[in-house]
Amino acid sequence: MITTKDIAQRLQVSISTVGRALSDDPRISQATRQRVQNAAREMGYVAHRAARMLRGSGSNMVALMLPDIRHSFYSTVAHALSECLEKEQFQLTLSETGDDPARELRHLRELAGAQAAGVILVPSMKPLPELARLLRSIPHVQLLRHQPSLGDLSFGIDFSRAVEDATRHLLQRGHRRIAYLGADASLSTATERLRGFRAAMREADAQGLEVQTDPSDAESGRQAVRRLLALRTKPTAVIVGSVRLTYAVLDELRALNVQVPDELSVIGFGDEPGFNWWGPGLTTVSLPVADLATTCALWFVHHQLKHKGTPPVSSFATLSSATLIVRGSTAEARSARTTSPRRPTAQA
Amino acid sequence: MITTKDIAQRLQVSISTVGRALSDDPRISQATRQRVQNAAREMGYVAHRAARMLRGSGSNMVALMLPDIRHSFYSTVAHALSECLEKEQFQLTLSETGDDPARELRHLRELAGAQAAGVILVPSMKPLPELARLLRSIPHVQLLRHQPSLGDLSFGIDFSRAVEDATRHLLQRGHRRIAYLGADASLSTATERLRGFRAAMREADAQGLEVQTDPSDAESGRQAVRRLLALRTKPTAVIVGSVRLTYAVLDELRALNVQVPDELSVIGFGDEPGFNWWGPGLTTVSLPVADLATTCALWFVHHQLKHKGTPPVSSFATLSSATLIVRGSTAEARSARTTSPRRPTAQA
DNA sequence: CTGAAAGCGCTAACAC
DNA sequence: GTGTTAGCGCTTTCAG
Repeated sequence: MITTKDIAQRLQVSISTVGRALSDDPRISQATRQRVQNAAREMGYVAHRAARMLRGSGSNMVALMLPDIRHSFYSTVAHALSECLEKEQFQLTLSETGDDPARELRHLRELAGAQAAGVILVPSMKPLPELARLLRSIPHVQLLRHQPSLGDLSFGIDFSRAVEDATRHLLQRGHRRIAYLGADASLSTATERLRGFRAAMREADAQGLEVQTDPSDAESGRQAVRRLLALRTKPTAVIVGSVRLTYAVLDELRALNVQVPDELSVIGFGDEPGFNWWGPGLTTVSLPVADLATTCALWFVHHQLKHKGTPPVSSFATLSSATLIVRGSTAEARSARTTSPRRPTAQA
Repeated sequence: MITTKDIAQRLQVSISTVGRALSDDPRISQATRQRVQNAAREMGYVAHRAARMLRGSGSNMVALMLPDIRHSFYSTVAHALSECLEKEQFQLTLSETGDDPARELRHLRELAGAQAAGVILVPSMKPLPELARLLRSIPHVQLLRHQPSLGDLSFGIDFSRAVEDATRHLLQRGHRRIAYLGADASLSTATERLRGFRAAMREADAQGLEVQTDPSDAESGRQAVRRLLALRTKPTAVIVGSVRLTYAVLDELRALNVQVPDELSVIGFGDEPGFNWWGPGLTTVSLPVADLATTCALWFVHHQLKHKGTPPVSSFATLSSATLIVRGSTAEARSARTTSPRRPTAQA
C-alpha cells in the first residue's frame, strides 16, 4: 500500500509537505505541488480513509437499512438514494433486516462502530429498545414506516388516504360489498391503511369485509382469496393492502380463473412491473417511492449531514400522497349475482 | 463518543486492561473482565473500526458494484450476497455504475481508499484501464459479465447455450422463420447470445432473422417489434435476448394486440415477476441468478477473504446454465400465413 | 515555503 | 494480572 510517507521518501521531502501538496494547500510552491501530485498519480496513491477518519473527519458512509432489497419497492429506494448520495460523495452501505429486530440491531451496532455518517432506515415492526439508544448518536431518518420511538424525522406516504381513495373509487362505481385484504394489525402502517378503508366505507354507509393475513406468507394471501370467493354473498370488489399480498392475490385469482372485472373488481397496492400485464390491467395504488426516496436523501444530506453549521433539525415529517392508477380490473358493479358464468382466461 | 480510554478512566485501570478485557484475553482476571464489560455495556461503548483498521486488521467491507439495483436481476444478486456476507460478519456496500466506466472507476477509487476487503462486480462494458490497475490490489471477482482485462475470477451464466436451447425449443415445434432480438454487438455477452442463436439455426438449416437494438432504450425495442411485424414474410416466432428488451417487447406486443402464440410465438429472457401473467404466460429463459450470486459470495468469502493462509486463487471461472421455462407463449408453428385474424385481447 | 512532532483509538510487544 | 509504550496513516499545529 502506498502512503504519503512513501511519496515523501521518494521525493526527499517531508511527509507534511506531501500531505499539503495533495490537499492543494496554498503555502506549497507550484513546483513541489506538481512533483508530489505527479508522483502520487504514478505510484497509484490512494488516501487511507480510516486514517483520515481517525484524525477527525467523519466517515462518508451512509447506511440504508431495509427489510429486503428484492422488493422493487425497496430497490427503487436504494437506487434513488444511491444517485443522490453519490453526487454528494457519500458511500452507500446496504443492510437487510428481513424485518427481524435482532438482525436490525446487529447491523446498526456494526454501523455505529464504522462511524456511519448517517442512517436512513425502514424500521422493523418492533425495534428493540437499544436500537433507539444507538440511533440517538447517529443522524438518521425514517423512511416509509415511522416508529415514534426512533425519532421524529420521517418521510412517509399517506397510506390511509391512499386506501381511502381506492375505496371511494369502488364506491363511486356502485360497489357496496367491498373486501379489504390487509396485513394483520401488528404493524402500525397496517392499521393505518385499514383506517382509510373504514373511513370511506362508513361515509358511504356500506358493508366492509376485512380479512387479515400474514404479510410475509404468500399462501396466507391465497387462502384469503379462496375464502372470500367461497362466501355465500361474495364481495363484488376487493382492495389489497400491501404489495406482497397483491402478488399473491393476483396469482390466485388467475389460477382460479376468476373473471376480472366482470365477476370481481380488484385494486392492488403499489405499481410493480407486470401489474399492467395482469388480466385486463390492474387498477392499483401507485406509490411515489422514487420521489419520496429522492426527497428524503436530499433533505437528509443537506439538513443532517452537510450543513453542520446549523443545529440538526430534530423534528420533521412529510407525508406524500399516492395516486390511483385506473386500469381494467375495476368496473361498475353489476346487480347482485351469486353465481356467474366462467369463460376460459382467453387472450390465447 | 465512548472510547476505551473513557472506560479505563472510569474504572481506574489502564487502557490496555480494558482492551484485553473486551477481547476476552485469558490473562485478565474474571473480576476485572466483568467490571470492564459491564461498564462498556452501560456506557454504550462501540469499538472504533477505523482505529482497528489502522492498527492492521483489514476492513470488513465488501463492495458490490453493478449497473442498476432496480433491475430484479441485480437486486436478487444483492440480496443473496447480503445474506452470505452478513453470516460472515461483512458489511456490504452498494455502488451503482449505470454502466458508465467513469462512474465505475470513481466508485472503485473510493472503495480502494476505504480499504474494501473485496469487490464483487458486474463490470461495465468498456472498463477504463485504471480500473484493472486498482483491482490488482483488491481481491475481486466478476459476476454475470466477464472482462478478461479485469482478472480471471468470474461467475457467469452460459448465455450462449441458454439462447441455443431456446432456439431449439422453437425449431422442434416446427418454427423455421425465427427472429432474434438482441443488444447490439458492442457487449461481449451480446455476441455470445447471438452465437447460441446462430448455432442452433445453422444446425437446423433454418433462416434466422437478427435484429439489433439499443439495450438501454425501450423505444428501440418496441420499434424492432413493429418492424418485424411489418415484414412481408413475418417470422413465426421471436426470441428476445435481454431482460430489459423483454419488457419492451412484451409491452409492444400487448399494445399491438398481437395474438400470442397463435400469430407469433415468443420466448423472453429472464424470469421477472409478472412474466407469468403476461398474455398466456411467457415462455422464457430462467436465469439462476440467486444461486449464482450465493455460490459466488460463498466462494469469494472462503477462498479470497477468509482463508488467507492459502495463497489466493488467481484463476477460477464457472458457467451456470439457464433453464427454459415453458408457458403459454410458444406453440407449434402453423402453416405459413401472411395475415391472421385478430381478436380482442380478451380475459375481459 | 517547508519540516518536526503530536495525536486520533486501538492493539500488541514488552515490561513489572 | 496489569501497566507502559510504540505505532498504524493522516492532518494539523507549531517551529523554523
